[in-house]
Amino acid sequence: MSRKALLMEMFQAMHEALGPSGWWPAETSFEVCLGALLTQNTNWSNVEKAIQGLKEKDLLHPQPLLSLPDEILAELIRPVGYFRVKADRVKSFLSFLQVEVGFDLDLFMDYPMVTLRDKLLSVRGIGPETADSMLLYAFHRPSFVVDAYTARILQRHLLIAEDTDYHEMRSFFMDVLSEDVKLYNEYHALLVRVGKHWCKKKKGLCQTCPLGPLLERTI
DNA sequence: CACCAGGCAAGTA
DNA sequence: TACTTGCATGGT
Repeated sequence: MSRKALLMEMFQAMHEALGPSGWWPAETSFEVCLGALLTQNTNWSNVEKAIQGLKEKDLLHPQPLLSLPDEILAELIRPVGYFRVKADRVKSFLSFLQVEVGFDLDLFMDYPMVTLRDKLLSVRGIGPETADSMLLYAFHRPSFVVDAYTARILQRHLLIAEDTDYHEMRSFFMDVLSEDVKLYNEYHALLVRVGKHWCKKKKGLCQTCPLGPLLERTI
């Protein structure tokens, strides 16, 4: 079976088992970007607390956030963990927004995908996964997102080597799948959801994993 | 109690 | 270049 056929069957199996994901859970593209920064190596439920707190204070906008002193911003996002580091990263991103588009995120819609990706990656605190999350879920570009669950699932099923880096994994999907924003959106979301329930770090437990029967490999 | 969560950058040799 | 380490709250 071709890699494309395999990846499409994996998608279908996950989608049939779990249904649509409805990602990214946010009201604005800015909220998506902020969430992408705050959820780095952090449980999403912690991020929800912080976002909700900001929302109640009507601070979920770039300009007001940039005006906040660093310590205040850090306290506001305390629930996400790494709050001092992340406050700094949020500020870096906000400064980038000011300089690049004058806080008007709609202007990014005119940027070529690769151009925008490179600019995002140049911001302190935005690595490949965060950049691709913003591209896909905030700016609706066909940029496949790879995360720890993606790597774990591919590795457990022996589809890639253990030392495969981010770019290689991204290409593993993008080289064969069509540039389809809706497909990439749902595919990544499903991988995360499957990973959370069936592909834990220490134990495999894949007895009932939707991918188990398809890949005939359960570790 | 230990372990993990939708990473990234800086430091070291 | 190739490993380490720091960052930190909240849930299981």
